[in-house]
Amino acid sequence: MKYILQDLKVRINDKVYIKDPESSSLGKRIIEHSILLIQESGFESFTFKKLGVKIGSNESSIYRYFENKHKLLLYLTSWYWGWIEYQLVFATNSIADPKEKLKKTIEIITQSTKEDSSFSHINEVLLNKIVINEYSKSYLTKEVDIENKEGYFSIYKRLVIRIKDMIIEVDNKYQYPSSLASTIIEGALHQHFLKDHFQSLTDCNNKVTPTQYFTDLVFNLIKN
Amino acid sequence: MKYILQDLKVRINDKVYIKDPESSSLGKRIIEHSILLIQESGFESFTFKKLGVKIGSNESSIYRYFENKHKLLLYLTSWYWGWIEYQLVFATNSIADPKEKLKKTIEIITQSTKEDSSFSHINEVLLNKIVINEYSKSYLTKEVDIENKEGYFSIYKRLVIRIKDMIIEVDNKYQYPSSLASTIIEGALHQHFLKDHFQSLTDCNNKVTPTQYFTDLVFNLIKN
DNA sequence: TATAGTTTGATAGTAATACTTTTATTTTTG
DNA sequence: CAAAAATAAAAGTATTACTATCAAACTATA
Repeated sequence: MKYILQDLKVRINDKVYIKDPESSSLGKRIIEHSILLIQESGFESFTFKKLGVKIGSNESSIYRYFENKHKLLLYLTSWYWGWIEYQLVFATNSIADPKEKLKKTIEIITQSTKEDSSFSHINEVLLNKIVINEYSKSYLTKEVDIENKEGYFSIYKRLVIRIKDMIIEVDNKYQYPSSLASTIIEGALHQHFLKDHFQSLTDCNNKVTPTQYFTDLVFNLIKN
Repeated sequence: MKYILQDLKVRINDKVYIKDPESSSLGKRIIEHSILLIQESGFESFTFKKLGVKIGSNESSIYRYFENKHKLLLYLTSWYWGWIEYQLVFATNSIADPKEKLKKTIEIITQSTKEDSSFSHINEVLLNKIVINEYSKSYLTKEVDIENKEGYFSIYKRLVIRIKDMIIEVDNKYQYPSSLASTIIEGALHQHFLKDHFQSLTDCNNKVTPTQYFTDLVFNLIKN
């Protein structure tokens, strides 16, 4: 995986950026350090001014890449879901059995990222944490319908639909495949968050993983 | 329900406010119109200045009730969960059968609020929408652990634990009662959101409700 | 290698946000 | 009715979230 993905570029809707950050070294530094800074101090207190100081660059230069920090968050999270999608397709396209395929998919979707792997300037471990803590904020906005129309969430949506299709492959009688697919993705992020901050509200801990919880859940629902 | 709850006061952790908004008419107007304003333009663009204009009062007066808008959101959402808890306890404590009790509970937790009922200055229908759109933002912060220790989320936590206990009552062999309980609450808000903004990611619509989805889910998981 | 084009940096500026402080006025209550 | 408490008005500060301008550096190609 490490090597296969090395030269792949996650394709992101070009409306989320003004200038493609992959196209220059400044752009890459913006991405690299925005991940570090958002993870460190949270999205609310993250500003382009602070990022500029951190990368020894000017605020105004960052504004040439992204309109605002919300768009940058959309970029980062789209990249994350695109990266997850690659992993998923790679790991499952050789699996013929629909059950096994779905099982592997749940594993990839719900596990926490353990190692920083393929892309030099992107720390996937930290990005995974950012997605857990901040992803909801990217769509819980008044602009969600406009931005959805612009295609800002298309990678995420494609991922949910992939899972839905796999659920149907296993059990085409199950009545709520879309809702179940979206529950797995959103719910996994939520269980990871609870594990870190509200231990009394989850059974997940360092022994039990969200993967086990959701695997059990899904295969008990669609075993028929 | 309308009349029974009329004189009940939802008890909220007194650290979220500086002065109890229930204690004065200005306080009540703050609550009433903050709900209208947040629902209207979203939490991000909501400010105490705008609220002051709307209620014909001064920004500085509002600051005497709440430290900042985050605390106000904590107040509103705590109130909402407290109100849901009352409904739940009222509606279920006469039910002896654990399955029926859980079923009723899922109904109350997952349904969308249809009518503005008991409290004169609080519009529960709009508050329900605010919770769907903004609740996550109240805990997805860098301060979550401190605020959790201060007890800002205790009503919500108590609610999740109530549901967990009911799940155990029905099936004490099920391995993930806490995770399932938290999935129901969070997942229901999420399905309502998807229904309004990402129809392709959910099976819920004007015919199928999140209540049906989660009732099916829960009772297929814990039917043993 | 000269030069035009592009990118970045530095500086300054604006409007809004998120408050705090002070003082005056109004309302409540004992 | 007086004292205390609550509210309003106004002004002030620091930060945010940008935009605009211009100069410097770097790069691409003729």
